[in-house]
Amino acid sequence: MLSPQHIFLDYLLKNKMAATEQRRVVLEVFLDADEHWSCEQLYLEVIKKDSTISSATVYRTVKLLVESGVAEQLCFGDGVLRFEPRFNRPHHDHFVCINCKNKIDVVDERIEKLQQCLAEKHGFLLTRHKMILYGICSDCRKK
Amino acid sequence: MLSPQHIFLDYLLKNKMAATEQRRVVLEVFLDADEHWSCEQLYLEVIKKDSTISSATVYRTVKLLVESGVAEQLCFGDGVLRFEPRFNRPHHDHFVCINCKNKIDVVDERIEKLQQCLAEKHGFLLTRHKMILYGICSDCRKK
DNA sequence: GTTATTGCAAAGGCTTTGCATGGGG
DNA sequence: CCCCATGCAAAGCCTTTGCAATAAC
Repeated sequence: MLSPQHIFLDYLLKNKMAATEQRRVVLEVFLDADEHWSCEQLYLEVIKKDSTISSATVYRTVKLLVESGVAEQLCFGDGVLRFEPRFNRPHHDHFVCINCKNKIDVVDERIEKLQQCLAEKHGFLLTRHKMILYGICSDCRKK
Repeated sequence: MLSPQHIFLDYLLKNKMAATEQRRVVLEVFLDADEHWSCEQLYLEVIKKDSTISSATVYRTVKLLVESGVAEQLCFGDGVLRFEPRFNRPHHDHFVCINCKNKIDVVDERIEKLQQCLAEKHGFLLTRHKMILYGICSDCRKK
C-alpha cells in the first residue's frame, strides 16, 4: 500500500503542483496528529518546525490534503472544521463525551455492513460515512 | 405526547423567558421546514411572515429551540449549521449525495440497536447520535 | 414598573482571497 | 525563465454581542 507521503506527492504531480517545503512540513505534522486537529492547531504545530509558514498556507495545504484523499474532514458541530489522517489508521467512527468533550475512536463491523445494505436498499452508491455517538463516557459516569 | 409548541413554551416558562411574538413566528416557520434549514434560510422564510424580525432574533431563537429540545443541530460540513425539528418526525439519519447535494432521510433499526451495543461495550451512556452516509444517489447514478 | 427581548450595527472567529514577492520545475 | 506558491493583510462569511429602545409580565 502506498504511503500518505507518496499519495500526496503523486496528487501534486498529477495536478502540476509544486512539492514545496511548506507542503511537506504541513503533511508531516498532520500525519503525526493523534487527535482531530483544526487548522489552527495544526498551524501552531507547523510553526514549531518552521516559524515562517503562514496560516494561509496551512489552510491551503489542508484543502489539498483532503482533495488528495490523505485527510478526512470532520465536523463535530463546534464551529471549527477538524481533520484526521485517512491512511495511518483504519476507518473508525467517533464517540464524543458531552461532559468532558473527550473523543474516542470506535468501530463496529456489523454497523459498517448494515450501512452498505441500507445504502443499497435505497439505490445509493456509498462512498464514505460519518457516525458520531454522543453521550457520557465511562470515566464521567463514575464521578 | 406533547406538541413542539407546548414543549417550547414550557421551556420558556421554566426559564422565566417571555413568549414573544417573534419567538412564536420563528417556531412556526421552523416546524414547517421540510428540509434541514440554516439560520439564513429560516430567516428568509420568517421575514415573509413578519418583515420586522431581525436575523439576530432568528439566531437567538434557534439556540433556544435547540436548548429546549425542539430542534436538533446538524453539521454537514459545508460551513453552515443546519437544524431540523425533533418532534414532528421520528429519529432518522441522513444520506447526502455528493453529486446533486440532495439529502435523504434514512433509518435502520438494526443499526440503531448496534449503536447502543457498541456504546455499552465501551461503558458509554449513549444520549444521541448522528450518522451521515455520503455517496451518489440513485438518480445521479442513472445519468 | 421592572426586567427581559428586540433591532441595529458593529465585532467576533474561522477561513478565503488579492496581490506583490520569492522559490520550484 | 516562467509560473506557481507563498506571506501578508484585507476581506468574506456565518454568527454573536453591546446598546438603546421596546415590549412582555
